[in-house]
Amino acid sequence: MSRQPTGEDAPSGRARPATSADVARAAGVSRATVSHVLNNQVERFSAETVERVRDAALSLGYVRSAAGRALVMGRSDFVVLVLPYTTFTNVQDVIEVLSSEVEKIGLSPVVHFSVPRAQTATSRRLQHMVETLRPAGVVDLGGLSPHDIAFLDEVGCMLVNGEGQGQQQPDYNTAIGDFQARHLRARGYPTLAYGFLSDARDDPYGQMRADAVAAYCAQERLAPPLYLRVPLEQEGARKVLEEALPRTGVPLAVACYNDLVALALADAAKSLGLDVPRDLAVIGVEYAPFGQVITPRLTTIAADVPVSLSHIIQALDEGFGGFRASEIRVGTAEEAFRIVQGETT
Amino acid sequence: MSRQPTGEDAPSGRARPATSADVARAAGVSRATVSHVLNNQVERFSAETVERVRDAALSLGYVRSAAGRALVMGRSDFVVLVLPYTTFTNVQDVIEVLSSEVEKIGLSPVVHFSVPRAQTATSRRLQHMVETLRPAGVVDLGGLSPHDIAFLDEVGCMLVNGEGQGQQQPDYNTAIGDFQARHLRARGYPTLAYGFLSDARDDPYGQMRADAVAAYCAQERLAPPLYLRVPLEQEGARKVLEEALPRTGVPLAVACYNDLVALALADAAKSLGLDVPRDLAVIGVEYAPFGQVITPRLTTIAADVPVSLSHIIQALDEGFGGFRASEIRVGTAEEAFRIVQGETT
DNA sequence: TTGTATGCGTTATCAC
DNA sequence: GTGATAACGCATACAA
Repeated sequence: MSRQPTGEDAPSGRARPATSADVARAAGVSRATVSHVLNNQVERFSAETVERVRDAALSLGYVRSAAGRALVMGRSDFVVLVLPYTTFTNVQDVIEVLSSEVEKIGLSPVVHFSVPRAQTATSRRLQHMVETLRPAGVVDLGGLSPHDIAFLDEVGCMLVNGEGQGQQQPDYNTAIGDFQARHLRARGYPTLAYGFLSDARDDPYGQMRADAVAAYCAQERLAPPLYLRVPLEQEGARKVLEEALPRTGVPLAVACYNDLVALALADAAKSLGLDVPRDLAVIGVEYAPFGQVITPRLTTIAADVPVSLSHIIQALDEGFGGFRASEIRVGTAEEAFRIVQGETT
Repeated sequence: MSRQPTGEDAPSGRARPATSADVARAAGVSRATVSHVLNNQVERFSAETVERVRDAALSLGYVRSAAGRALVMGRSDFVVLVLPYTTFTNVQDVIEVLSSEVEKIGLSPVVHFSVPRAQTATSRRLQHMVETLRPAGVVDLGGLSPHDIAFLDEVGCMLVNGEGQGQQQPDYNTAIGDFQARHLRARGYPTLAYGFLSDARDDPYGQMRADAVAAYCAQERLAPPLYLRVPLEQEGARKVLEEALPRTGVPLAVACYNDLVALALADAAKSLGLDVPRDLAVIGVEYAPFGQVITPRLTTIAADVPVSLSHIIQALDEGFGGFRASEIRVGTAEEAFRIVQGETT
């Protein structure tokens, strides 16, 4: 009886947060009852009791202690969202969408960024996070190394990555490369190339997309695409293009890893006296704002964030109860991505 | 005695994590001793005991349970980093630097993004996070509303925002505006303007920087800067510029909120037949990659991430022990930012 | 220098 | 239908 819950009626601070015991007292029931009611196991209680408990909880501003709960459950209600370093403009939208999904299943999202430049440090950090937070699950958006994944398995932490059970997961990266190649071909370009970031550490998806472009070329009996490794500075980009052109001739059409690569190549082309899109065509991925405020405007691929995440959302739901299984449909690549026609193709 | 710590010697998974009791048993001491040693209260123990405990902990892979610890301490070892929606390219660097600082004080960083488009949802999420995680502190990088801040105070959660105690905090936004204005003046432009994002929700710092530009103009007895609200699409940007020019004449020099605004204006100028930088000069802020792979290359302001965060790092240290106070120096604006001379001024 | 006892807030089990 | 009680893993005041 040493500390009152709402004791010194609030000089605007420091009040000890209400506990389930406080709620129990206020509602005139036991702590066990409070626990049951607040976990929605209401079937066996009188409607009146349920309401009294809920009212009391509400008016006391009671919030279940994650600590107490985690202690007794063995794991917390948190879900870690692991994001790759890749700096796509809409990371925040991705986070937003996934966060709200996590909340729908009654869990709490927590964000974690991978830092490929310091792989071991990142792994250590994630490891520490998992060990101390003991999250209900980890959602992988591409930042996890095989080592990390093995670790999660070892400690028995659930991994959600959209490669879940049944449903073949849509391979969006392949779809993206394929879309780019098809678009360039449809615009009449006979010779394709793929533009990587020169720094592979920043380019987690590039190879898959390039493979898709290569596959398309093979299928269409076109020459296999030349691979360009484009540095993000003018002179380097120009040099790469300068060396490529004699081997491909013009017009050359480049499917680029992202809008930045596309921009660098377009600029390099202009500095070499080439015309875009006549001599060099580029298509990016991202629909970054900068690509839409330049001349020529970038042709690119835009993602519908919620749809492109639907396989993860589905895996998430499957992993935790699957209550919403029926409402969730995994979007096709056609629904998830669309070509934004600019002036560079 | 029902469950062995390393019981069924690892069929590669599911082993119950070691507890302090396991460590105590292995080291032949009591749980209290383990607790003390592992919290670095080693003064009162024999070197041999300390070592035995540490060895045991290490070989068992023991990790303090955040749950148990948080339960008894009243708060967890987590620190929430609250980031504004602003999509500066180097958010991830910022996160990286602050994360490692947080770790140096022995706490664990967790990231939270504000979403101004859904202010109430964001606040609710942060609120929930604070209530359930009961973090040791919250670091505000500009995403918190006054309402959020009041809430933190109410629940007695420590707020770190660099506006801490002594040390006047460097007003970096004012410095940035000032730098831009000085630079433009030094390059010989007589007429200045300020380029906002047209969508103010995405522009948390704009007003402070514009004020700095205005102050500089006043001080230098220049005409007060015209305010441009630049939409991020070509036609809108062109219109804004088109309407501004008759009121300012050429050459006009615009200090921009970020590189994107600068790019949009430069492109608009070209589409109006103006020469950059002769008729229109722009300077951005961010040193975004895209600004360096276009022609003309953007003049901009680059931040030294660690230095520009030094006031927060200091506040962090002050808030939690202050063990490193002597090593930490808050950087001046001159150290934190530098002009990157491109071809647009 | 070390051990004992207690409490933190929650949930599960079982008795009523 | 409801309540008492025993864990969960840790930190700490206090006893030895």
